[in-house]
Amino acid sequence: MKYLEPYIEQLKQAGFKVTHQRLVILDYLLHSREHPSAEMIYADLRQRYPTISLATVYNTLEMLSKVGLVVDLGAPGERRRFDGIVSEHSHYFCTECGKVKDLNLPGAERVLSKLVQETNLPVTRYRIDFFGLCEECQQNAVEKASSN
Amino acid sequence: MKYLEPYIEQLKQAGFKVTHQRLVILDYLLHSREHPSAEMIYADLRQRYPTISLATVYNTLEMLSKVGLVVDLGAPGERRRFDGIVSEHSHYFCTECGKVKDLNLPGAERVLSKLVQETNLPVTRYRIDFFGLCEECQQNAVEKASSN
DNA sequence: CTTTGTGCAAATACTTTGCACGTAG
DNA sequence: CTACGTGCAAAGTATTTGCACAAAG
Repeated sequence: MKYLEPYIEQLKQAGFKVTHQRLVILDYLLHSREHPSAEMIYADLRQRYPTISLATVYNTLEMLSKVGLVVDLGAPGERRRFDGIVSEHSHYFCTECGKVKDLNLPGAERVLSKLVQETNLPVTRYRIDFFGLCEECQQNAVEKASSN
Repeated sequence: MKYLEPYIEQLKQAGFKVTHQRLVILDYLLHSREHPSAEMIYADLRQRYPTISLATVYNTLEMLSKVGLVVDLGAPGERRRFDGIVSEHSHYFCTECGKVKDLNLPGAERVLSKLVQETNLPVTRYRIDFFGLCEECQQNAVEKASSN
């Protein structure tokens, strides 16, 4: 896990201790494209590290969010979900099954930085989210409609 | 509450019954700029309608969100909060105290509709959110820093 | 060493559900 | 009248906390 070096640096800078658990959770998020919830992370990690506790997962996610190493997606009507990729990208939330998809919209960054200026507020982070049905749920909806 | 007519129509169209409670909750949200949580709505309404139940508030919010008459803001790390103003606008979330501020960014609408097209997905709704400190919390932070 | 983090269990907070009664259509 | 909504209490989930022990710096 050599690649974690820069993250470790950031943790230290922010005054937090670097623990095994924290690195494992961070590593998990950096490799997952599921935008998992705390419970999902816990369920997976427990298999490799049977003594890890759910409370630690929650605490760590809270801490990592504060430092900015992960992002709390705040999906409407859902439990909290997290993303370890903090570089510029948007999300598409399926309003049916709750799946979350990453979107790269090249134009967005430039546009948003202009909008940020308009706000005249100390913006530290922003997000663009889209909502609708994912392909699968759209398919199901069509089938359901035609069977009526 | 004559002004509720169009909303009542929409409820009927969607196949829902128009009850006193639903109208009261909708009216509350349409007049609040607090982006309240279910609990906040309940606490306030209970004073005027002592027999209303929290379950009804939750059920109604769920229903109104589905119909699109209110929006579930999905603030990260927070309980669910709702907005009765569904016309085009963005939000600024204070990462310290959780306050939510409305933002009107004239350029945003045009820009977003272009981005929506890029996604090639059936987008039914989107949002642009900003995060940072509200004026008050920013002030507090400055004072705290200077007292060290 | 000293401070912060962890694991566990227990507590709290948030949201949904089952059921008997009420009311809109 | 009939289906759907409401209120209440109870059950489920989700998340946080207190405390004794462990590990990081």
